[in-house]
Amino acid sequence: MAKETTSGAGQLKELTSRGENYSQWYNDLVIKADLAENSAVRGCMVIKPYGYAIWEKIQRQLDDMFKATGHVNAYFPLFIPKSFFSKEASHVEGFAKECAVVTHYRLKNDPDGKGVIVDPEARLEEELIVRPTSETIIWNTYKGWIQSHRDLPILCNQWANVVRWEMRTRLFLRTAEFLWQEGHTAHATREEAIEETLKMLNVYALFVENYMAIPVVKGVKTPSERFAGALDTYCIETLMQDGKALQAGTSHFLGQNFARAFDVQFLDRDGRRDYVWSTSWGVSTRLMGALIMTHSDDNGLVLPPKLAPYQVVIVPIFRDDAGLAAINEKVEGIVNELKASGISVKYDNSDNKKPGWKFAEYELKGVPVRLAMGARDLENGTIEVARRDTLTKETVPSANIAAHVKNLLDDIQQNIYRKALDYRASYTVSVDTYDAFKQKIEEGGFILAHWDGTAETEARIKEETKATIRCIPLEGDATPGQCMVTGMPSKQRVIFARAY
RNA sequence: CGAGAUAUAGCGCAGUUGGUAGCGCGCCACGUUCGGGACGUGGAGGCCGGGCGUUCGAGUCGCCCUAUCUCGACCA
Repeated sequence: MAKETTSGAGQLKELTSRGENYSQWYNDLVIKADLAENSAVRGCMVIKPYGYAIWEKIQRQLDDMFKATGHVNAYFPLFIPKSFFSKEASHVEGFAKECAVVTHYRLKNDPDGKGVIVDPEARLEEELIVRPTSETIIWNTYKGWIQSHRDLPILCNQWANVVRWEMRTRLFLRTAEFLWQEGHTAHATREEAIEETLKMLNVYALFVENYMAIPVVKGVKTPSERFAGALDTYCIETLMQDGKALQAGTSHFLGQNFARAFDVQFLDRDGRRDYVWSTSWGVSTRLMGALIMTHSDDNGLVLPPKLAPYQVVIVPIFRDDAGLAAINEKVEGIVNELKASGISVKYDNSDNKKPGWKFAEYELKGVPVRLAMGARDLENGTIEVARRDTLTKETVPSANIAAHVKNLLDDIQQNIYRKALDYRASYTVSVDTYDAFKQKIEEGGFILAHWDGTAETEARIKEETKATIRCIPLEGDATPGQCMVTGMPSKQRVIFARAY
């Protein structure tokens, strides 16, 4: 990493040479692009307005897609009584090690006169767990909602924060507290629940590919990678620019596990009692990490037009107030024209930064299209158009600029997806021997290989190479073969990678 | 939770054998500039992470905290 920070340009140079230390590069980018910063609380993150604006766009779009598939929003408590956790054995085992626990409900002045202390008199009879996920509190609630098959299905989603006390955190990718949505559905039949699980997996895949411009692999987790309490965990897996995999979303088929644990039964059409079938699915602010690590380049962030807080920034180039006034007047019309076409635009005519500084700044922030207008353009009836994804510039007539920009935004959206897809293709290989695997895993990327289906082999590979099975892909080549490690039969190739 | 490192202005850093605090960026004012992170002049900004000790004297030496970062362990 370049260390000198003697000028603005020096700061930007720090973002180059990603290969050396990708984590550092990522961290710097998140902070410099004004997305988020570390907070005073260990492991927790402050999402800054620019970063939050992107998250809001993600939220809004996903929420629309949930509504379109028949879901409604609700909200459940932050605190979960400890006893709820002991009701589903594998669930508690999965989360016990990372739970924040509330033991008291009152502070008082320190008798020694130094600040406040926890009032020992105010101990809770039963400790409350800050939710790491909400299955238990929700199923405890659903019990009261469900008596008959006529009460089903329940298709609820909640937008919430959860806390998982991670030892080691990283902005957006793993924080002690994070924002997410969690859908929790209840169904009368196994088939319907499985259908729901896959439906939401597809919603996630569509969103991530079409809006975030990140290609995904849809798959199912191996038993050892399953969500605690699930019968099947489906996922979308993405590949980052440093060759590591990132799980971008999950959809769980929970069977009747939580219904049994919380005794949620219903009377079916034939008057028989049965336990309810359930699913849960979620994506989190981790998607922001995926967005950053998929598209960014040495000049900073690259945002897909569909999620950019502003899709276009306009930079005036002027010498004096009169020059700026003339440009302001012209640009006002352009801003209105763009807005009328549904394009979000920021006009930065501040006079305390020079054009070059603004160019660099908005590139760092990933604004998809930049327009620059100076005296020369005013005279010629032109405007300079620069695109973030290719860093190319052209000068075009300023008349009908909205139509031009609209096409450009579509093009950028597609182009960055294609770029990411090409990148993934170039880092996806098939191997047939364990030796070849060990060699390839060092280069990063997805490795398609045969596996005998046993947890032992999976654990051995993880132990020896730090690679995990990201998923068993749902689509693509399903030819049987022989496990690369043991030579035992394999149903199909699975995807290995080192992961976040 | 282990191992290493760091903590000095808003940010990034320097600070020699202990002698009372400095640079760059940013910020404020004025002027010249303005098509890829401009420059000059002047200015504001500090309990040197916290505590205890050694000393005539501590940013600097010692011990104890605390926080952060990197690497492990753990992990949606």
